[in-house]
Parts: sequence; C-alpha cells; structure tokens
Amino acid sequence: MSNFKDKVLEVVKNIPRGKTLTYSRVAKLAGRPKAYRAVGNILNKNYDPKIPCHKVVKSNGKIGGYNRGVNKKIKLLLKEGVSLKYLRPQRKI
DNA sequence: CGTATGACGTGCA
DNA sequence: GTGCACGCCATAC
Repeated sequence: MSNFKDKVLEVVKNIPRGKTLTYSRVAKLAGRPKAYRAVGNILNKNYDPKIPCHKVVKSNGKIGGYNRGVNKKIKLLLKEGVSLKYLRPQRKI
C-alpha cells in the first residue's frame, strides 16, 4: 500500500497554485475515499519542501494542521492567494 | 506480526 | 454553534 502514500504526495504536489483541496478530496483522488485519516498521517510524517501540503485543508471549513505550525500554513496560504474561507479559526472575518 | 497513533469526517445530544 | 463518540485507513514502532 506504499502506492497510496506516493499517490497522495503526487496529488498534493499536483495542486495548482492558489487552489486548495480537502483531506477527503485528496484521499479520493489518491484512490481511497475513506483514507482521509491516513492522508493526514502521511503528510504529517512525510513532509517534503516540494509538496505544498499547506494547500490541504479540512472539509469542515477549518485550516486543519501543519507539521511546521499552523501559523506558517496560514501565511503560505495567504501568499498563495487562497480564499480566506479556510483561514478562519474563529471570528467573523 | 500486532498494537497504537493521527494534519479527518460524520452523526447525535 | 459546540462537544463527545464512533468509524475508517495507512504508517510507524
């Protein structure tokens, strides 16, 4: 099943600039719609500078997490020009 | 090989 | 809208 990991990384790597995907979406594209949990695990342990894992957010509208700090994730997303929709931990923006 | 873990998701109170 | 519990899957140890 190592293919799943590679596929997930591939999918995340293939995310266009300024776009975002949810964990469930990535899992589906990777071929395991119900492995969204594994997706988070893989990204968490296999972070690569060439893989924009910061473009992967939760499906409930939250940011999710980041192995390097959510703050960095938010900053990167803002730099990419991603919709602030995912960038509201609270507050009514 | 078996157990524990986790950057999730959905349902229900 | 918030909080708790269950489910589900691959990876790491």
